[in-house]
Amino acid sequence: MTLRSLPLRPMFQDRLQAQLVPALQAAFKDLFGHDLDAKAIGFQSTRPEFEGDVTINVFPFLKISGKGPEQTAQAIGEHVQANLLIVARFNVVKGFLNLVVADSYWLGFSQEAGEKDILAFPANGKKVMVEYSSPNTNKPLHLGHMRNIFLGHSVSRILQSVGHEVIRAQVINDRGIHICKSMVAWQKFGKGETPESSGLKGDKLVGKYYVEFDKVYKREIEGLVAAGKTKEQAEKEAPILLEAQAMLLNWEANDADVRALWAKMNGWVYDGFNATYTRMGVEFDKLYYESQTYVLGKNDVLEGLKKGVFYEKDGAVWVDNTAEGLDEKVLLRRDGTSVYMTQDIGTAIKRFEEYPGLSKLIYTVGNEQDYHFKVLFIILRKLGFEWARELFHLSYGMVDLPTGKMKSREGTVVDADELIEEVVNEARASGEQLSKLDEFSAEEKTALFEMIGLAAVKYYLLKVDPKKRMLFDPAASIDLQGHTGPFIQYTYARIKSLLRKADAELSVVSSQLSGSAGQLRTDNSALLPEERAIIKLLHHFPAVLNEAAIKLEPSTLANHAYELVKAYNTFYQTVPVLKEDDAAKRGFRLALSAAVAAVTKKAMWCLGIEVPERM
RNA sequence: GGUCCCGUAGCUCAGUUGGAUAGAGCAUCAGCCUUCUAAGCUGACGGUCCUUGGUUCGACUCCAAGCGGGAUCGCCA
Repeated sequence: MTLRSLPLRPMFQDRLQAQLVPALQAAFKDLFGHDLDAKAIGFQSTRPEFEGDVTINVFPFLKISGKGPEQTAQAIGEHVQANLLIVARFNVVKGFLNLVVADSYWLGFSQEAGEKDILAFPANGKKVMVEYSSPNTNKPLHLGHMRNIFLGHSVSRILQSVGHEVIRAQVINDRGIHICKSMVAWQKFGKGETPESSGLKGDKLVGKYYVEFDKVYKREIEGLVAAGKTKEQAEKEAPILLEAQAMLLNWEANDADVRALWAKMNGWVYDGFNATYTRMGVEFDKLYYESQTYVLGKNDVLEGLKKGVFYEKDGAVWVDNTAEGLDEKVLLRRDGTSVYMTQDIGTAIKRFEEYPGLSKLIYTVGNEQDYHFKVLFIILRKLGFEWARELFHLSYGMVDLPTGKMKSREGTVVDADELIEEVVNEARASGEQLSKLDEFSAEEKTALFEMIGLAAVKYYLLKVDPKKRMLFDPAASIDLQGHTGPFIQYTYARIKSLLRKADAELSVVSSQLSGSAGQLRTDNSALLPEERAIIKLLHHFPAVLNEAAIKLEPSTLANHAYELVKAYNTFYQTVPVLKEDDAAKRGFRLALSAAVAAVTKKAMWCLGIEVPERM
């Protein structure tokens, strides 16, 4: 799987580079008679220990200039400074040309950032489907689902932010042997228990019987082994398993009783899932039920067989991917029934039929299925579907616990509802100690702690590169300090408080905000380092959002949001805002604060995280 | 065994297309609230970027081999 087909906005040039590139090209033309390719210029931000904002490394250009690094950098620097007003001065260190961008440029940008949404991208008319969550209906959602759900949800919002129309899709694996196991166990041992009678959430109740099934199954295996069967035989012949298998056959034969039980228990599960989704703040536009799609694909495979894309062996239909470095794979069993792959072929085709303009389909699925999707995409390409190149497996790493891998059989899974409850309680525990929340009503507090707790878990799961396997440390995940979601929320609330106070005390903020940057623009030493740092991070944000959209990496955005609020906190703690006497400076700092708040809110929205007005 | 992914501070993670003295958070230690929200800020401590070769002006980054960890390779889903 490559990102080859992913770039949705291939090159992102920020507004500063848009001015620097032509100036540099002109310099190369004038100085060395060379037409410089824009892509050859490597911009980097200047390291803090040197003066400057943008650094250009001239080593790659020595052949063009025919001079040493210092002379080359010096010559380019002089030319650019002379011809581009926004370059105030420059310095050369070894082969590095450090350009100092004039305050006037930063002030101009700040003004823009205060007045409009710098993260707004125009709609591009492209339609993208993002599939995520995809639970089985036999047990509750757990930590593994949480990484999936938050990742998929965030990616869908990021794509939406850069101008796509996004369809959020959930596949619900509502049929199969797993749900039959829960059904059999409930029938045998449930005594008519319901969510109402037990007080259990529907998904928890059904999950309870799935566990119950497994217990009985294991006991039966032990009994059979004691009676002289081999383990393998016992695993196949345990009566309760045979019952579940029989039930699956009855389900497929449309047996009315089985279907009714199935509908009832799935209904409980959906109520449970929906409660969890609502609390998580995630949503879906389109639901695909496996019970309705599992028959798909068979005809497509048969057609492929006719076309010679597939072949027959031992009565089964195969695909040969050895040329692609993969293996051969069965698509239809000897008895003519489908495998999982067949179904995925069919549903992909169906989705592109349903959404004719669909330009991309993203599957948010764990990396243990890397091979499966590789094969799926190759097959669809072989079947001749143009859109097959627009399929993407958003593959993410497993979530490990400090105790090792999560295993449902060993009861080491972290339940989603319980985890959320825990982290919300933690937010409450630390929040209640702060006197500043005294004026909050009970309802306001509850809403706030909910918001903070969810931010903690979501941010914890999203700040790590999705491709990488990550460790879930329960203690760290409920942390509200440092590199966390609540820290970002706190900074936002801090700014909002400042702005409220400004409004009340000055009552002229809005008129001061716009124009104040303009007033400062004539003074070239107006900007403090703390202000400059914030402005540069704001300036970089659209490129970061774009990158997050191209790479489908919320972590990029999460980390940049953290850097921004960190820089803001430093500013806040060292530079007076309301206490500044100079009205222009005060207005400028307020506008800058407002811009940080707006960008932070948008970035957090892209992560699926809400921010409070006070905390 | 084949294929794929990963290895950066005590722990968890960043690190742009190869660039200057590799950065954060947590933990530990030391400071900062009669002053705009201390869920904050400042500083200290902390590194064989798994190892060895190679490519080059330059490698945490690219290539090869090795070591360590994981995933996957079913007429399962």
